[in-house]
Amino acid sequence: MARKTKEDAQATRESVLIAALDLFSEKGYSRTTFSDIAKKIGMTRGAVYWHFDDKPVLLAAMVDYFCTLREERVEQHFSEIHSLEELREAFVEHARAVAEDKRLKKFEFFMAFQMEWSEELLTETHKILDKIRKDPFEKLVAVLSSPPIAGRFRKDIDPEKLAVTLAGLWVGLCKIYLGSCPKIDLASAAADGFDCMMKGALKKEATL
Amino acid sequence: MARKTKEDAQATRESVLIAALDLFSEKGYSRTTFSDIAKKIGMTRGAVYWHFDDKPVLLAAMVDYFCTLREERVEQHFSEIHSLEELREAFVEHARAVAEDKRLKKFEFFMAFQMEWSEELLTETHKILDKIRKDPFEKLVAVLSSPPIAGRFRKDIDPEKLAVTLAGLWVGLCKIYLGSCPKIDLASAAADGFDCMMKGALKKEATL
DNA sequence: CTTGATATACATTCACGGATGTATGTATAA
DNA sequence: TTATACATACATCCGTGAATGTATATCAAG
Repeated sequence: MARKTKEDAQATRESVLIAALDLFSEKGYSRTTFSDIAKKIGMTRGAVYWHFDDKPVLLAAMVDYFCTLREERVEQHFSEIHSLEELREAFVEHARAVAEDKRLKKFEFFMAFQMEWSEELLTETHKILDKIRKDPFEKLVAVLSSPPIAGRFRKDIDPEKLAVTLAGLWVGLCKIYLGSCPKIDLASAAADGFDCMMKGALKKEATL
Repeated sequence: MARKTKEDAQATRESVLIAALDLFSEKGYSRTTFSDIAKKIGMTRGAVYWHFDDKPVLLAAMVDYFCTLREERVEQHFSEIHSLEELREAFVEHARAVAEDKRLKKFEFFMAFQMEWSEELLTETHKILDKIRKDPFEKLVAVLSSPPIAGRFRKDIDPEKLAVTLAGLWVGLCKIYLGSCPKIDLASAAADGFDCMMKGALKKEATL
């Protein structure tokens, strides 16, 4: 076998990234080898090495790939939020996405349970990770601080603190769901949690 | 050098477990070797192998060791809860423990970020992990269902759902704190989150 | 209370597989 | 013709685990 077209090469590059996610999420990052990945896509290690210099580089590429995939699938819901109802819908929709999209679920599972985030390894992936953690949080703070939403909260509610609580709820529910102990329905758990929390933050006379 | 007394041997066994936690939480489980651990406590691999047959066995022993340490430090607070105020205090106290006890913090960090929980490895550690996840949750459900506490909730509040929300909040805040992005004070974030959530669950006329 | 046998708590050594990375070969697209 | 997209082959290293060595604590017999 020999040289393919540019499109073919791009396709095998993607198939490597997808196979990497599959194997990483099953066996863990450290225990999957280039040989495993190559076998999975019916090629040899040489092919994988041609596309990615080493494992940290492959990891960074893979995280980047699925992060943009997630942005396309999820982040859009958070871009234009002008009411609490829209925020709630975005929150629940995000939950639905993680629960329904198998690729996304695998990716989240990998990030939560199948990776050892030691310092050295992060050099490649650090910028990406910083971005995907800080950006959504700052967006959330901005949304909760916006007049049409902040105006409905009790006076003693600090938007930043509320954002931490909401982010915590999201991260925790996601982790519990992925670990599946106790077994929960992520979307409805997210909805319940959101409602409960917002009722605690709203003015007494207000309703959700 | 040669044979030590039983007390000495027990001490080195413990020093192995502690060194293991240190190295695991720094470099990750997969990248620390028996040789690393031995070096750290000034011994050879032989010593470590004498106490623990292999790495999965060492892992299980280490998890068990620090789980009981955590139970002694934390779980007691959850054993006798009869009011919402006591539940809140236990919740916040748990947060304080993770934030202040360096060993506990390291252990939680390791469990959250420095371990790949693949199936094979879990055979040794599974029973322990099942226990430390299910037990606290069921306790929480029981507490939230007990008349003196459940009686203060609105009628539409399901104790089990509320328990999921609270557990999610805890797990998420803990993870955000350990990942330190955004940087938060765990104890106060836990208090804020708890209050906000409970205000949403309480009857309108009730106060916390 | 001593003494010898044995189990213990390690240190040292060795053999092995397996993962990595690189060098080289090769057929084809460009 | 040349750069590309792989396959193949090779050298190296590193962690593992077992085998062996060894000095001493422990304990039972005398």
